[in-house]
Amino acid sequence: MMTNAVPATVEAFRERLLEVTDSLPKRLRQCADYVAAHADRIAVSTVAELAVSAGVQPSAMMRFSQIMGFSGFSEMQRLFREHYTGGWPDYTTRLSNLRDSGEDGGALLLAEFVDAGRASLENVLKTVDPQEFETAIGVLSQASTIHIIGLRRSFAVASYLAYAFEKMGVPAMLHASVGQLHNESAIRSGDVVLAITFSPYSAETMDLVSSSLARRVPVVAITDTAVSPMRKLGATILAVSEVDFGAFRSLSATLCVAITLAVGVGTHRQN
Amino acid sequence: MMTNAVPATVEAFRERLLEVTDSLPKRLRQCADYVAAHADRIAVSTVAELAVSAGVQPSAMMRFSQIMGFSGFSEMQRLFREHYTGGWPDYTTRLSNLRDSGEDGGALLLAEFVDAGRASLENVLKTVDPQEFETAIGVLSQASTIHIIGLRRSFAVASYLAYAFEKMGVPAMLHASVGQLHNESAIRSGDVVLAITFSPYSAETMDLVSSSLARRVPVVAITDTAVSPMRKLGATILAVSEVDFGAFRSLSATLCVAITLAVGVGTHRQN
DNA sequence: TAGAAAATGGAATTTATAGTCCAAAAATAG
DNA sequence: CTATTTTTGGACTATAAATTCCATTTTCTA
Repeated sequence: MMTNAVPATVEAFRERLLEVTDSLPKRLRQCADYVAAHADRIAVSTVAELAVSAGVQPSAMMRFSQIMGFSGFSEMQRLFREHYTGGWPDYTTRLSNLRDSGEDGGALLLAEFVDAGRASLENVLKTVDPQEFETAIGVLSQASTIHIIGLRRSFAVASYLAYAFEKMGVPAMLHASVGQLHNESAIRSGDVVLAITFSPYSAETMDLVSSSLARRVPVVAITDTAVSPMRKLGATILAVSEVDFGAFRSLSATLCVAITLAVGVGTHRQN
Repeated sequence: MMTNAVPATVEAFRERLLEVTDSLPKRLRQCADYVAAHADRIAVSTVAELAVSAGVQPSAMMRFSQIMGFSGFSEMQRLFREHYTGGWPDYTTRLSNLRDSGEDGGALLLAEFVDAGRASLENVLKTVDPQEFETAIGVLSQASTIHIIGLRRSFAVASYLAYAFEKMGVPAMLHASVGQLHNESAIRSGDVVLAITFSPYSAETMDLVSSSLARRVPVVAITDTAVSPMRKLGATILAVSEVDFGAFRSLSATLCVAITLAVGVGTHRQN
């Protein structure tokens, strides 16, 4: 192996990481990927801990350190410990520090959205009723075809669901409502509708849901906690309250529920 | 003395430090003073190093740890190492409690995805380079038209971006690649391409990006932390490492970056 | 498809670090 | 000023972590 100089700064480390990553075999690549994403953890972890997190053996992490140009893990760790700039103060204090320090738009904005996303995720476990979640999985697993509808801001969620279902071989159809409402006729008895809608509820989605329910086609809805019109119609409700920042929502929570639902249905069907 | 309860948070630690500090003999007082000023060093130092910095013997530092209510130095260090990782130890224990209590599929699955999402979000602030984020906003704000491309799992993000841009009156075009590649010709000088792609990088996206760059059309890319091929091509990179759970990613982090970018560009253009 | 080379997992070994103990030195009280 | 308690330094031990090594598996090459 060609002995390159040991990286003396974190920047040099990252450069070197970029250089070598491509030519690395599987396990060492895992190390590289993990370290790329969590470089800071090196300072406060042992090889063993790091190895577990990266999903490799400790010895692999050792080899990785050497490939990065260090004599071993300890030397690599020293680099990060020296550059360790005190941990985060609490997240909230950090946010207000950012605000006070008149941090320019980008970074502050990102921090705000991250915070909103975090809060939303924490709420999910409270607002989604586990019982109803099970029911939803059950209902969707029975479906011959799952018809997904979500418009405007919910379209992103709908399309991810469609992707996930397809990946798992679950028959699903994404209703895009591109002018044509004729795909409504594609909904047959034995199918299930999965609707994603938030206030203000789009008329098309509401129509599809109510007409489906009228025809005794079950509906599962991912929607607001607040009294969404879905409730009255008799759909199975998964309530998500997205904390929004400014006029926009990060959708983190919604997407989280969506993907879980998809995986839940996917695995349930294989039994 | 009073309660020997182990400080569970850094705040509790500091309180205890204040309580105790006055009644300490000389050497232990030195420990207290040093720690008060450099608490963060505890996470990344050995007893010996700390002792040298504080001008005392290692054994004094050990005694100090015990006086602070810990069983030894390691326990004290653990507090600071965990605090550094941003507070999800509580959450992890909660998760494993769920597992142990034999919680049924759905709820557990949801908790796992929520956890993955949270972890991803926490990483975002570390992996996204603020400087590059500003650059990205700047570049996109200059664009006559923003061309958004994201396929497969990234399509959800792409479509949400398209929605957000439209809402804010930013000229944007979503490239869906539904067979027709002819929309590539819609990319004109003065435009900017916004690509979302993760390993395995779809060929269509890569093609569009490289051909755009060849024509001197700037590209902003939301992609992996790990060496995404985007890097070499010379695009402006926003690195996101999504913690995936099982075969699927929750996209929380990616969506968060995306929406922030959209809002950033939207407000920037209004000046 | 056989043989060679590279990569990997895991146990064994070495090294570093935390933690303990006790004798000497200060400090305090009588 | 002496006896007693507290504090301290530093050697010693136990423990945990880093590092190495090699048999086994996987991947590549002819």
